[in-house]
Formats: sequence, structure tokens, C-alpha cells
Amino acid sequence: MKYTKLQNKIIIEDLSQFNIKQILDCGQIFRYYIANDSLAEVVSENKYAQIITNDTRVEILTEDVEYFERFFDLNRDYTAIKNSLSNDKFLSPCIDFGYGIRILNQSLFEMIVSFIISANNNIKRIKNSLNYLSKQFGEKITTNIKFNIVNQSPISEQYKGVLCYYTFPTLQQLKRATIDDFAKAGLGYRAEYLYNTVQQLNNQWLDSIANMDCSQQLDSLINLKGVGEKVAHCIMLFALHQTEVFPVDTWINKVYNDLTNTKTSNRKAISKELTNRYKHLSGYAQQYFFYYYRSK
DNA sequence: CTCCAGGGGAGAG
DNA sequence: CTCTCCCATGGA
Repeated sequence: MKYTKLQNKIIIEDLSQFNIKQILDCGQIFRYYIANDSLAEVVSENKYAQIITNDTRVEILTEDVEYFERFFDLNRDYTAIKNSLSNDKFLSPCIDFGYGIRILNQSLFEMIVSFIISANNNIKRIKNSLNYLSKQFGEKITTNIKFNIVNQSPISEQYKGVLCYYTFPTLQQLKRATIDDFAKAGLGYRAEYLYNTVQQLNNQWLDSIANMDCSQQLDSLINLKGVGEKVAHCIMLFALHQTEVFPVDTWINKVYNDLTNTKTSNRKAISKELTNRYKHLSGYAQQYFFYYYRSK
């Protein structure tokens, strides 16, 4: 995809491969806010960006252009991916609907925390919990360039007309949290899972995951408390761009039963079958399905 | 009141 | 290995 990098801005004029609402609402990220049709904002780790959309172009406003170039996966050709998948009769309408979806490259630690919290939870509460943890254990950053002030934003504030935001906690910062702190964040019974995992994690282990193959990554992640197959798949897909996995949640389970006229609840078997069907493009297919059926 | 939310752990078989 | 039941919490 063609795009232009400037000092504090990335300009995208090919709107057939980038739709910010679709990218943010397809279930891969929780720390964002869509203010209106033309303005959205995102926090990832300690970085912040605003995405401004109009009829002919998208502008990504940020203090770290290189970070968000990778974050939004801008170097990948999504037209080729969509073409490969569009022969599938189940997927074709989903791709037409979510034509501008891209799979983000997010932080491994942030995805581990986020998807442990996501288990048997709803998206609104997941977002609230993650923003709460960022406020309690992250760092408040005052921006140095001119951003738009976003009223009622859950992820940014203004101080004397300057925009501020809270970073996602680092591993070291979150190690200071107690089980009770996590309970106050609204995690319920997941508080203990997250506490155990955070205490167990170290940076060397996190770095080692990237060099493993797909099955090794799955085995390693599943050993963490609160991480089962579905959560591990999400972590692998959204942090490691491991697209040969098919996360099966309640929505995908419903979609599968709907399309195949079955009523199974064996998510592991569903995942295996769908991965066999979509191969190395499974992760993309999953996102098109999820966005399409969840939007209806 | 019950049911559900981007499921996983623990125990039983 | 697979199957079942339970898990905190808040909104519908």
C-alpha cells in the first residue's frame, strides 16, 4: 500500500485498504476511542496517535511515525490477502463489508494482559479495566505536538489545552499491583490469574517467544495462568502476527453453527477445522468473520 | 428473576 | 485425553 511519511504524520490515500473504524472495531484492540466519523485515537504501550479521516485520505497524527507505520501493518498488501480469500463463499460478503481491516502489530505483554482479562467478559468492561490499570499503574504523558482535544475520551485528557494520555503499564510497573488492585479494576476471578502471570513473567521470556515457531508459541503461552487456547491464539495473532491460528470465541462459535447448521460447542475442534480451511490466512479470515457478524 | 459477555481452571472419568 | 461445572461482575 502506498503512503507518505512526514515528520509527525502518515498520509494514506488508498482508502480501499485502510478503514480506521473497521480496524479498531474488529476486536483486536481495546485502548481506543472513535470520537466521530472523522476522528479516532489510539494508545499502544507508551505511544499515542490520532487518526483523521475524510473523503479522500487518512492522516495518522503521531510523535512516532515509525512506530505506527509498523503498528498499522502498513507495509503489507491487504489487496492480495483479500483476493486469496474472496473465493470462499462464506467469507466473500464479510470481506466486502470489512474491506479496510488490517491486523495490528501490538505489544506482546499488552496483549497477554488484555486477553487474560477478556475471558468470559464483555468488551465494554474489558476496555474500562484496561484504562483503569493504565491510569493506576501506567505513566501520564503530556504530548509535544498539536493534537485535537477529544471531549469525553476514555483514553485522553486535556490540561491547559494540551493533550495528555496514560501509557499502558510496563511489566515492571504492573508487578507492583496486588490481587486486590486487580479486583478493584473489575477483573473478578481473573484478578488472581493475572497476578500469577505478571509475577511469573520476565522480559527475557517475553523476548524469547518471538523466535519460536507456531506450536512452541502456543505451548509456552498456554502455560500462563488465565491463558487457554483461544486467548493464546489472540495473543499470537495480534502481537506476533501469527496468522496460522483461528481464535474461536462465542461469536465465531455461533457463526460456525449458523453457517454449517450445527450446534457444537467444541471450540478446539472448530478452530482446527477452520485453520485447516484457511491455512496461513486463518487469522485474517477470523477478523473478517468477527467484524461482519458482530456488526449485525 | 435469569442470561450473557472475545474462556479457563480444576476435578472426574 | 475429553467432559462438566464453577468462576466475579454488571448490564440487558
